Amino acid sequence: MKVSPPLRRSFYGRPAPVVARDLLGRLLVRRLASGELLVGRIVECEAYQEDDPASHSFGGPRGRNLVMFGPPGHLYVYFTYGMHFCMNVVTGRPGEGSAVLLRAVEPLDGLAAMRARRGDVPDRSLCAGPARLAQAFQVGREMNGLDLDAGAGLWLARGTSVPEHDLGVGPRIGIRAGTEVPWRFVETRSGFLSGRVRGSGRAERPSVAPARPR
DNA sequence: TGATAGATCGGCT
DNA sequence: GCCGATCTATCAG
Repeated sequence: MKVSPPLRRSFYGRPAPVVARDLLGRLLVRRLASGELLVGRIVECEAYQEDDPASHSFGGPRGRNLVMFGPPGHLYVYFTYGMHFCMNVVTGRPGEGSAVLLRAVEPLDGLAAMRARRGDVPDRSLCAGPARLAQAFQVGREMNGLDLDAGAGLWLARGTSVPEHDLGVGPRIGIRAGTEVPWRFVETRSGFLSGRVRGSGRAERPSVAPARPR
């Protein structure tokens, strides 16, 4: 599969919600040590900022969140629930403490290698959820702080844009505080989203972007 | 289909 | 100690 070059650093140097919306449709690319290429199209992500009680950066730089306060375009990987890794892309200006959590991609290439890690699950469950995605793409603690523009085995590429009428926005998942801001972005028609499956067998979807005030 | 518990460990009070 | 930007298996209805 032909893959376009990494997005430039200026892409990441914008507010997290702006980057998050723009990330939909982009390609997440991983080159394994074996040379094998894993590719997924981003269909779901969430923005986090420092003045945000749900964010790891809330309260300022310390401990594990240091990468979030570094330059944009780097990877922030955290470990949670004793067994899972999740990956974020650092956004904004250095010192700002904002990032975008990658929550789901539509697997496009390297599915066999993903299954080797994830088990024999259907395509729709391969990369649907932040921890599933990290497992499928073989991203762990050792990739925390990685420069996405350094050809270091993981980067983002142009992909195909998601038009406004396919854009869904809603509250972020798995948090207590901070559910009032609509900073979860999804491609509504995608069959590869995370979240519980509802009665009709479709993935749960947030509403479309809030209409402007009348 | 929905609810619940278990896994398992780092960060924080 | 407790809880977490989670996932999976299992149980009840």
